Amino acid sequence: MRTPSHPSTDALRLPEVLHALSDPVRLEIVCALGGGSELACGHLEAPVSKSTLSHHLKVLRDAGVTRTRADGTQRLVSLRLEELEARFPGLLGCVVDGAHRPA
Amino acid sequence: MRTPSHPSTDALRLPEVLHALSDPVRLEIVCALGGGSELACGHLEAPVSKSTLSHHLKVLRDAGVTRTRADGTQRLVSLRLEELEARFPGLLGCVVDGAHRPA
DNA sequence: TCGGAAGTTCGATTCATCTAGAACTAGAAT
DNA sequence: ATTCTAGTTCTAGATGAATCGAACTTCCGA
Repeated sequence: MRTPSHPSTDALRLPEVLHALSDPVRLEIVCALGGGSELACGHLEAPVSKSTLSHHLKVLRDAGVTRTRADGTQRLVSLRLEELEARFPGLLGCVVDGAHRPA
Repeated sequence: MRTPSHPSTDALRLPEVLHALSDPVRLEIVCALGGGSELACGHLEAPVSKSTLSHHLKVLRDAGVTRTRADGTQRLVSLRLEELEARFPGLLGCVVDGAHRPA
């Protein structure tokens, strides 16, 4: 198990990023990572099975929203803050803010 | 044919809004409406059939992104700028900017 | 009143997505 | 080595989404 591949900043596509953020489970994950913290998959609270969580993390990674690196048996996940900010300025901040906002 | 119903500002949900924006055809529509202009369905250029376009406009409307009002045989579509700004500040601007940005 | 124009809705198809369980892989620890 | 832990991948089912053509509804104009 090695660190999986990630798309380059130039390869980030807005529809794909928005789609990745449009699922409630994934949005929750992104919020949990919001502060820039690096978390292991297992420390993410999500109401889904292990395999489904892995799937969602792959969607986020493939869209370029998160980065995953191997650390022993764990995978540490974090947001690609700088790249996203460079490519789509302000977007992630708005989304995280909007998710925290009450209905 | 009357003006269809629209969700209230409070009812707007972020995942639904992001999903509405995550389709290339719909993103193009939103960009075309970006300046605040009010356009008839038929004046929107989209590489899809009339019924598919109607479907996409319904998704945008149901998510609260656009407003549609009847005017004779036409439907005039526009963005719900103020409401979206109140509910998810900055979001629409970031998305439209990001869509216009080159890869 | 009879068409035509502008959209919507319906039905069907095809394709993607979410979901979970089972089997698998890799590293750590005993 | 064996076993445990942490995730991934495979397979499969159920659900949702995008697409189109055809039929329908409204309104406007000849």
